[in-house]
Amino acid sequence: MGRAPCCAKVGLHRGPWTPREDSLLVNYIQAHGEGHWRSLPKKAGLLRCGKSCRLRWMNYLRPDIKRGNITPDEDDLIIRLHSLLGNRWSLIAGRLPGRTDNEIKNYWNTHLSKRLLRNQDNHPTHRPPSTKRRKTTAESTKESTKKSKHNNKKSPNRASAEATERPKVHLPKAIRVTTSFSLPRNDSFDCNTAISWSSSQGGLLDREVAHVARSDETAGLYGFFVGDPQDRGHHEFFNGANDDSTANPHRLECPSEEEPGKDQNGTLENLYEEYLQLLRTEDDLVQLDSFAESLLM
DNA sequence: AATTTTTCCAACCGCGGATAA
DNA sequence: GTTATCCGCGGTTGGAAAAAT
Repeated sequence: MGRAPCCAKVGLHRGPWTPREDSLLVNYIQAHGEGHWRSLPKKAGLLRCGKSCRLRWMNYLRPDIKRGNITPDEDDLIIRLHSLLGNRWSLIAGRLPGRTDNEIKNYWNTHLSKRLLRNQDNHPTHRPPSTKRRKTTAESTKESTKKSKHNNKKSPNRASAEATERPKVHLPKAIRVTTSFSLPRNDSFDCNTAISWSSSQGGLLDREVAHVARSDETAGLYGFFVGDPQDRGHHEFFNGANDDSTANPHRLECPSEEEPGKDQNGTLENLYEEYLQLLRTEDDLVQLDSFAESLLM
């Protein structure tokens, strides 16, 4: 079954975006919101395909994008999350507010993978999940003349170095959470933006999406703590481990243990600490898998 | 100063999953 | 149940900038 191209290629602009195009896109999204990428370019007066618009918005124009260099803390977190999640850049990005999957992917490929390789020569500690989610584009388009042209253009040193340096990871099957409403992807663990998002939805959620936490130490259960901002003593847990959790959330009553959103980095640290705990009892790989899967929710 | 090589990152490509028709 | 389409993801590329020669 062939797949139609996402858009007609003829007559569309490609390559770098101009300030005017950026402005048109931003203005349109500010007025009408995100989504409907296929029809967006026409409505916004852009000669771009919807995918290009989406990418430009997600990676560059969104107002919540953090500019500047990756901080040492972020650097460390990326390494640790990568060791847990592999090349699932969107998931990693979801835990680094303001950073995009593309940015993290680029940062990994240009900085971290090389640094880790150097370190690994001394003491191989970082081992990304050693599985691969799906065949690469390179594999599926082996005969691509474009690719061979590019490889020839690049220095042989770099090409061979990348071939050996880039960690190949296999990833478990991706899980898409179908929701009746959608959270901004970068906000999945970001309390502040989740809260502002909540209010921006015109009261769709009159609760505060407070924080993500683990509710069951043994089952590796994760989800959103949701609570009334006026009632911090009582929060409800929406089970992220349930496939249908958001559309029909499994609700658990849990007392809140800390100020929601008080320390987002602390929450991330906690997640990773729990991962390390599991590693210490590494015999039970199922438990570890469960933990990793739970992060995907 | 000129040329070559390497680095970096924005943007593109193709795929798979979800879902509408 | 089948097909077409949309969306989002991860891998890859192109080219500008920086560094090295």
